[in-house]
Amino acid sequence: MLKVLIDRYIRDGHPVGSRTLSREAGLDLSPATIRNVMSDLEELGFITSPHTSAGRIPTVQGYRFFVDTLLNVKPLDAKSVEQLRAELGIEMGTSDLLESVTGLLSGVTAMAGVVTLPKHEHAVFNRVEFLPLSDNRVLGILVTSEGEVQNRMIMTERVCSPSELQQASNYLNELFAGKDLGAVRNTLLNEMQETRSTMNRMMMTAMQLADQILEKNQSEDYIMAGQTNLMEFHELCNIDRLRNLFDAFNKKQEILNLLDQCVHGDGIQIFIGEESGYQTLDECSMVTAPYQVDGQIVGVLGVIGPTRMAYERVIPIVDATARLLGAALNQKE
Amino acid sequence: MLKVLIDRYIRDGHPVGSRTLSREAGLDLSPATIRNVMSDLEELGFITSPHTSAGRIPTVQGYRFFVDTLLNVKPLDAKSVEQLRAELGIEMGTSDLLESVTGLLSGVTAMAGVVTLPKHEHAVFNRVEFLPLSDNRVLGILVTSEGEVQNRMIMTERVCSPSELQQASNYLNELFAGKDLGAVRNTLLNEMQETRSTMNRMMMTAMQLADQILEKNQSEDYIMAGQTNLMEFHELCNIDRLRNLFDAFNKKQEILNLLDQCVHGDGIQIFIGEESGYQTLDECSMVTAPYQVDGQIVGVLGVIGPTRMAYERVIPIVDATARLLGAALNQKE
DNA sequence: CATTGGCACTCTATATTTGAGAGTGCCAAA
DNA sequence: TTTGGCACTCTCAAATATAGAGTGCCAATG
Repeated sequence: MLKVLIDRYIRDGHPVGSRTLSREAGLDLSPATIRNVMSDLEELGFITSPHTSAGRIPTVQGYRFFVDTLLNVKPLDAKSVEQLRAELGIEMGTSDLLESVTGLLSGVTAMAGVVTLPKHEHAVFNRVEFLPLSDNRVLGILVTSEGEVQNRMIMTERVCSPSELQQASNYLNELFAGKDLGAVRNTLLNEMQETRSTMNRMMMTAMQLADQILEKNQSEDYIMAGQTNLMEFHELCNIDRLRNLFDAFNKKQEILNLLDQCVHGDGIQIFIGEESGYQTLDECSMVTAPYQVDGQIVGVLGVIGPTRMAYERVIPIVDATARLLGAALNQKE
Repeated sequence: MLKVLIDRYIRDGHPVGSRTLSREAGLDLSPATIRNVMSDLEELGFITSPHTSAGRIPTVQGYRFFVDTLLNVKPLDAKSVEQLRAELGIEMGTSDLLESVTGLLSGVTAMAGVVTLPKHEHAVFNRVEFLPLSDNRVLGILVTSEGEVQNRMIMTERVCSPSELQQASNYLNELFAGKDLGAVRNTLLNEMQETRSTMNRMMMTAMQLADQILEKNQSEDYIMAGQTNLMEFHELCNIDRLRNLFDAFNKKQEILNLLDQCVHGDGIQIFIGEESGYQTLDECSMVTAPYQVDGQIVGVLGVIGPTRMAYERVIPIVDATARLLGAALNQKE
């Protein structure tokens, strides 16, 4: 009964009344009966009426009960999965892949898609290189054993000869090969305080580079697409609300916090309306799934839309997409 | 007279009538006189009335005449420039700097700020490096003499020894040092067709890397901030219009075309309303200024807002910001 | 006892009316 | 050329009606 009501409301967004429901519902019941049941449901807090003489709409608790127990989510059928896979494309860099994933999510669901950058936990020093560019400009490049590259320009006060630079990088490479970047940083820090060696400048840079990689790994970020889709939903079509929402998307902090919670809880995670705890998302729901590389969860992706979203359809899509992304990233390894 | 009218309209966005104007204007004229003048101005196409009994509002031609001849734009006073400079921050990477600039533009003007990525015209090969990561994974790194770095993972079908890799990079470095990247690419292409050398794989990668850098230089892109500011202007507060606008911002193509036109024309460039030629921007104006590094124009920055924007204030800000950005980028050189 | 039809009541959304206010255009006078 | 006067038009906002949807409750029914 609640299911039929919510289904109906999700379909066209109007409060649904007893008459409609009696026609709609598979059960053959008169409007009067339905009125009784609805009044019960209202007492239980699952539905509410916006005003005395409109139909009822689901409350957050209603949706919650709906997705938790009323919904039977079937995994996406093989054909649809294949279609998704095809749309993802195969041969592309990681960042292009992520762009593609958000685009896909937003396109397929007609809502906003979001995906966090995958985080690499164990950054290990592979080597550092100093390349002379012009007289007193040196380019420092640091590579992790995972193939991540970070570079930075260094201005030297005196001209360094290529052999000098070579020497510096050899020294550092020998010293740190295979070590954890955090450790590298600490060692450099110590050494710099003890010896005021001629390599100070180089070492300083190496440390900065290490810092940058470490920071880049820690600092989470996400990619989003299809925000404008949200303008279509008339329950969100309030300039102020939209403005707050889009501001939140730009600031990223709140969304990141939420996504972070989704990494820790496992499997599909759903925030409905005010459950998120952020007022800007009061009228929105978020369906997320973590994605894995090497069996390790490295990020989350999901969909943001109005609370009135087609959960039954969205959940399998998000789930499948997370798997596909994981698979695609694994192939890259 | 037109100036006073436009000034007034810019200030509070309501159509302005003869009575208001007679009070406002420095000239001491009765409403009736003003009515005559206004009717002249209307015939000239500078103003129009939304309906018979509202005041007049400027047309695009009106704004155009206004900014072209009525406006006397004073360069920003030293104190304000200093303030801008301070807010820009000094020590940061190029991309952070650009973020900062858009943020600044949008913050100061309360509209949307935009800046194109600077393009480096002459990418010159500095060196390429192949680093073994694990058995059959090799990281290829290509550096231009401007210090731009591009990297890519290569899967080799057989394990390459470090010395082999060293040899490959030495060969390429010797061959191409100081050459133009386009030339590098062509040479590689030829050589690969002629000799099926053992280095095929490496050379292929080197070429791909060169391609990537070339492509990255060609493909223009921009950074934007403060889009949500535009929601405040009630002349744009129409969901459909906003949606189109934001979609255009995301697609980037149209905006890029416009910005591109601004690079070619020199100095401050202004598109008012439909002048842009894109319907989505019909109600918007864009004020842009190119910025230079080494006396060469490498990009554009600007502000997008409603046609009713405070040109007199915005123009000097955009101008000054372009100079500041240029200066900041020069310092990095 | 669950279900049903009936009925009065409430509330919203929509259309219609109305009046005030702002602004115009035009004309005749200064 | 400038001005005051005056009739006219049009919008905006408030006030008023009206239809429709939906409810709650009650008494009747199987």
